[in-house]
Parts: sequence; C-alpha cells; structure tokens
Amino acid sequence: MQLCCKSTNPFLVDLQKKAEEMIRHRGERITPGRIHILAMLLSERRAVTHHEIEERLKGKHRFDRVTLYRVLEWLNEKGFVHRLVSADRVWRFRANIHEHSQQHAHFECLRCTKVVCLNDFETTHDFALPAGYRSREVELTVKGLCAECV
Amino acid sequence: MQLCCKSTNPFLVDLQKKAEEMIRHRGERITPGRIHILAMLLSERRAVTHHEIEERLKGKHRFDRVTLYRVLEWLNEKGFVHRLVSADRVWRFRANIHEHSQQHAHFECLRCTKVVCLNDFETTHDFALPAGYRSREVELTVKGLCAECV
DNA sequence: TAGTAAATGCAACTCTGTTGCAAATCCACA
DNA sequence: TGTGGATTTGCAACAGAGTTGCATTTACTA
Repeated sequence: MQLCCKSTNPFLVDLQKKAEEMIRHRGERITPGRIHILAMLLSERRAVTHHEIEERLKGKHRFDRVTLYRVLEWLNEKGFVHRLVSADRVWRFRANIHEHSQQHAHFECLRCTKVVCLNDFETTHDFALPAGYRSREVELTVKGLCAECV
Repeated sequence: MQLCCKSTNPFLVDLQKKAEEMIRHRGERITPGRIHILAMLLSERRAVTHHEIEERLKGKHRFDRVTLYRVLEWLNEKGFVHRLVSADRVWRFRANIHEHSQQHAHFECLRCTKVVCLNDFETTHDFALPAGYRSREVELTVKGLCAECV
C-alpha cells in the first residue's frame, strides 16, 4: 500500500486496513480506489450515492467519476457491497458487513430521499408467484419520513 | 370525447370508456392523452415502461415523449396509477385497479427485467424503524426468474 | 360560443451512468 | 530489486431517462 493512500484519521486508517485485508483475502488486486471507496462504505451505516462518496472522499483522494462507477461495480460484483435503486433512480451502495442474506430491507425517506438499511427485520411472506416463477431474493422497502423530516 | 380518440377494437373502446369514466368521476379534465394512456394501462397486468406504452399506442395516437411523461405523472399524482423503479432505473407504471393499499408487491425478473405485480400477498413484518421514523407504505420486491427465463 | 385555464408539442437541457482508448499502476516472476 | 504484461485509471465523448421553458392548441365553464 502506498503512503499517499493513508488517511491520518486513526479510525479511517483502521477501516482502510480492514478494506485492504478484505480485498487481499480474496486474492484480488489492491488499488487506491478500491481501498478508499470500500473503507468509506465500511464507515457508513446508510446506503450512499455516488455523489456522497465523492463528497466524503474529497481531500483524501480524487477519483474520476468513471473510476468511482467502475470500482463500485467491481465491489458489487465481488460481493463486498450491494447496491440498490430508490425512487430517485440513483444507485446507492452499502458495504456487506453482515453475511450475505437473501433478504434486504431498506427505509426510504419520501421527503429527503435518504436511504437507511434496516438490518434487524424478520418477515414472513405469503405471496403466490405466477406458475413457473422462481424467487431468488426478497427486498422490502419501507417508505415514510425519517426523524429529521417528520 | 373526440371521434379520433376512439379505437375500433371493442375491448379497447370499453377500456377507453372506463378510463374516461374514472377521470370524469373525479371531476378532472378529459384529454386524449389521459384516456389513451390510462386505457392502455388498464389493459395491462404488468407494470410497463414509458417505451412500452409508446409502442402499444402506435397507430392509435402519437404523443410526444414529454406529454407521455406528464400524463403519467398526473395519473400517478391523482392515484389512477402507481409507479415503481426497478433495477434498470426506469419508471414503470401500473393502473390502480384494486383500491389503493399501503402495500405493494412486485416481481422483477433478474434476466429480462420484466416486472409483474403480485396482487394477492400478505406479509407480516417485524422490523424496527430507527427512533422517530414513520412508515407510510411498504413495498415488497421479489427478485428471481420468470417462467420464460427459468 | 367566446374566454381562459390547462394540456400538448417542440427544442434544448440536466443528470446518471457507459464506452473506447491511451497512459499509469499493480504485482508475479525472473 | 527490476521488469513485462495484464489491470486499472483518467479523459473525452456518448447514451438514455426524464425535465424545463415557452408558444400553440384544446377542454370546459359561463
């Protein structure tokens, strides 16, 4: 890892180490983009947009918009993060801290469009799929108002 | 209603009458766009995209892209249809045939991106929203493979 | 049927995300 | 520790969905 990649904030340094470890552990290539972006996502509890990532990374490292998209796509492909699209038609990304499950739940604020992942939820569904259809994953989206917008 | 609006297909004529009746009943303005587009959506069981609507309307009436968007937004606002965004980040629209409920369920095919509404479903959720958050509606998305793509 | 508020069409725009290609970088192997 | 070659990155240009402003047309009220 190059020196220029390192943040001076000890918390973030840890996350960068963690990100690096995660990627190395899978035998994948280590690059500044992957480390910074994954570390940033590891520090977030919400699902964040491309813009928010760019904003948070300001001052640490400047990446081209395209690089950001490509790294995010790569992280998603490799299962380090997952992405979701909400009512504003913008991709949002979140680190897969918890082991991958078949169920995701998200909260979308109808006013400020913020997206929060709901981790602890259990749902029992009783829906009938049309004949021949096969379910692979289930996503639950709760729409409403967040604490700031109520 | 102008003559030029009328379709020669009796089934579609009925739906156009139904669409007109729905709009008139609410005391809203009757226009060719609203009637054609709502009638088209009433004839569909799936949630359809802007493109699909344009395609289906070919030969009957040609609307500007912008008009289509505006009519769809209006229909959504007034509660005649609902719209949803799936993984391809494209709006899809569906008529609210059933009385409006707080719960929607959709099936998204991971291969062909088709979206089907699941009407008959019941879900009991047990999720904890963060403090101060308020839920307004719940959307369930089942992702998998449709009968053609299995 | 005339007047007016609303709907429509057109052009130009924004915003998110993608593609092609040349330059820079990572890392396995000598 | 260098170095060759595959990967990644940055830049420019593009694509597609949806939006805005404005002039024209249309639906409906009085």
